[in-house]
Amino acid sequence: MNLRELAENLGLSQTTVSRALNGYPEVSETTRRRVRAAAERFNYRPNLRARSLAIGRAMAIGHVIPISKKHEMVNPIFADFIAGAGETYSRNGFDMVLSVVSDDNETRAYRDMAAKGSVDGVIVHGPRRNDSRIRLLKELGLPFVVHGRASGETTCYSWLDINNTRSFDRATQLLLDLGHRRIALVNGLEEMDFARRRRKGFLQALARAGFSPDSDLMRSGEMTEPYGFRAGMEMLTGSSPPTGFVVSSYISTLGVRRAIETSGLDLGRDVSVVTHDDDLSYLSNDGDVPVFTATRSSVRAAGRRCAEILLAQIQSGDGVPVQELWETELTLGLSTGPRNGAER
Amino acid sequence: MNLRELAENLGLSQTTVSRALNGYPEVSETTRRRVRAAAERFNYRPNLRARSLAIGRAMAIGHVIPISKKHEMVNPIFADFIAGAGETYSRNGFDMVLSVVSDDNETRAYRDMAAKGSVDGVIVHGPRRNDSRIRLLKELGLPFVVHGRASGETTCYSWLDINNTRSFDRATQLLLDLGHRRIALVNGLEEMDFARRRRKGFLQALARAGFSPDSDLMRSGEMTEPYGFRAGMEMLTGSSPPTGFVVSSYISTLGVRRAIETSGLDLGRDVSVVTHDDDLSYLSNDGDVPVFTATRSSVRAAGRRCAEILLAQIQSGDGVPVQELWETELTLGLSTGPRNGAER
DNA sequence: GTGAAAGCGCTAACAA
DNA sequence: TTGTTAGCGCTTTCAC
Repeated sequence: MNLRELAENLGLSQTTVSRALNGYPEVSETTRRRVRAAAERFNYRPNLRARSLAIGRAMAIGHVIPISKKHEMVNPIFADFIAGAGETYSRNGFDMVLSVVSDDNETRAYRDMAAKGSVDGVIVHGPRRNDSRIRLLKELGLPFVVHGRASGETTCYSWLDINNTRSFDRATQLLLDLGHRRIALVNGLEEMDFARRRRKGFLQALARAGFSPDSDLMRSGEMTEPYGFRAGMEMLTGSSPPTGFVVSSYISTLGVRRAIETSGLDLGRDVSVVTHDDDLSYLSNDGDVPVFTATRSSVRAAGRRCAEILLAQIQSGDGVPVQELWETELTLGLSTGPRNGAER
Repeated sequence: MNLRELAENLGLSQTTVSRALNGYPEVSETTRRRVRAAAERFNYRPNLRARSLAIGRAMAIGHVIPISKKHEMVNPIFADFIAGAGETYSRNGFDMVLSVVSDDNETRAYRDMAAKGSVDGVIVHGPRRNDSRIRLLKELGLPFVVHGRASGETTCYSWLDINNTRSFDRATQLLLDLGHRRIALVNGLEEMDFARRRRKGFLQALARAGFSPDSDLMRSGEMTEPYGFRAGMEMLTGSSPPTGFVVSSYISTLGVRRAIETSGLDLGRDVSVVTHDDDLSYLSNDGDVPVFTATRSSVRAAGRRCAEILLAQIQSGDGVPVQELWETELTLGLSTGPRNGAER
């Protein structure tokens, strides 16, 4: 069933039917009702491609997921972010098109999207410190919102980020307050912008407390369980084992916890672990993390909000960037209870 | 740059340019070369929406991801599957459109896709035993391929599945061969088709060995780490603790492992764990799982293959279903070494 | 081997 | 308030 058929069926012109369905004011209420009823009855849906060709907008947003050889993991965060963004899109009649590309031709993916006109804008995921994508998208004139930030990029653009620095500062401070003196950082890959900020927060809390950082107690890598385990084991069996861990992802947290248990240490008595809530939230919705639902939905909320920002930008046409820094609640880590003295 | 502009620039008609670019034979080689060069130079890409409107195909495939309230987790498998499918799509000039919907209006999502004409076909994820989606899609006439199967559905349709029954039979047999007598199953949600098949394989191996199943040693639930932990703890502290575990997902395997360690048991000496390779593969690419790359890529390969099947179906127009059952290698679990005797 | 013209299904300027 | 008409950018008959 297309518009022409529907219009013929009603004895109206396509225009009127179109206007009635799209909520234009100049249609009489009786007509509108008739049209709506018929559309419903015939299960009519406007052909999106035709519509977007006519209005010059794709009614779709692109998400480019780079997959590199050495960095194969797809961040689990991504799934929830997508879920949130998807809600916003479908509420606004937009489609989400996903483009999974190996990162060596990510540039081409953006160029293609822009040239093919298959999307009206894109969300940029996992920004690096210096991220060439931002300049590229500006050059292409394709509206975009970055989930996270690229510190190295000085120009102005829309982003939504959580306050990584502050939350890791607070996480570290929490351990310091509990009397910990040797605190380890198990971080993500350093080239990622968020990892750098988290490290900064970690270091600034240490500095404030008058401690100098120990490079033996700082690791960065791809956030897997075995990475957390390995990092944990290396540090716990090293010359000056930490009593507290600040960990950057839920999945490496699992590894760190295993390292602690394997070392015969007691989590919560001998060693404490704090992790980022947005990551921790993935652990479960039962038992481990009382605030699971709230934190879990925060990633989804970020997806929703990024999508909103982007759609608003597209619809208004103005290029005024929106930048939002979200504070996160520091929820408990696996254990934050006081440990037995400052040294072990 | 659109077709008209490009044609004007070349002093040719749109028709000729279009034909040259799309490889029609009636264009002279010289013209074709000229056109190709110009297209390259101007970075011309045909507008996908216009093209698909003209040819009557959307040049896009839909993936509907249902998210329910109680079942919030997005399967990590999904990300890799998507990555594989994405490769195939982009090679063939197709887009991937993702639709994340709460499962109570999943039906509507499919109906919309069909009516809006935004996709030429869909991939169905996570089939339940009786999955209404299959009948719906047939009714809508929208081509589809199911990743997995719906045992309750008797009609014929395309699917690609791994041999869940056989692989869990083998996993169980492996433990039996090692002398285990009390073997536990930590399975996914029973309503999922794969979980039922895995249980079947587990039970059939036990039966073959002359053991009757112990319902205390069988759990099913959403596959999280805490679920694995809880299930593991309950069984290990129960009246007749298992010496071997067959686990359905990598993430709950982590929980089971933690339960074992927490119980003061030695993994590989006191207790053995076998898990499914397609899941295990997510653990890491270093250390834990020597065959990581091969198994990891098998999910991706499944995505690629599902996409191929669907595209072939769409392009040929025939409705001949393709059904593929993939055998999987049973790679090591966390430990499969012989344990000390049959009973503990 | 090339081009003119119609049409895919919709929206939007202009008329009535 | 409704209808007529042109056109979005492409493909595809049909004619040359």
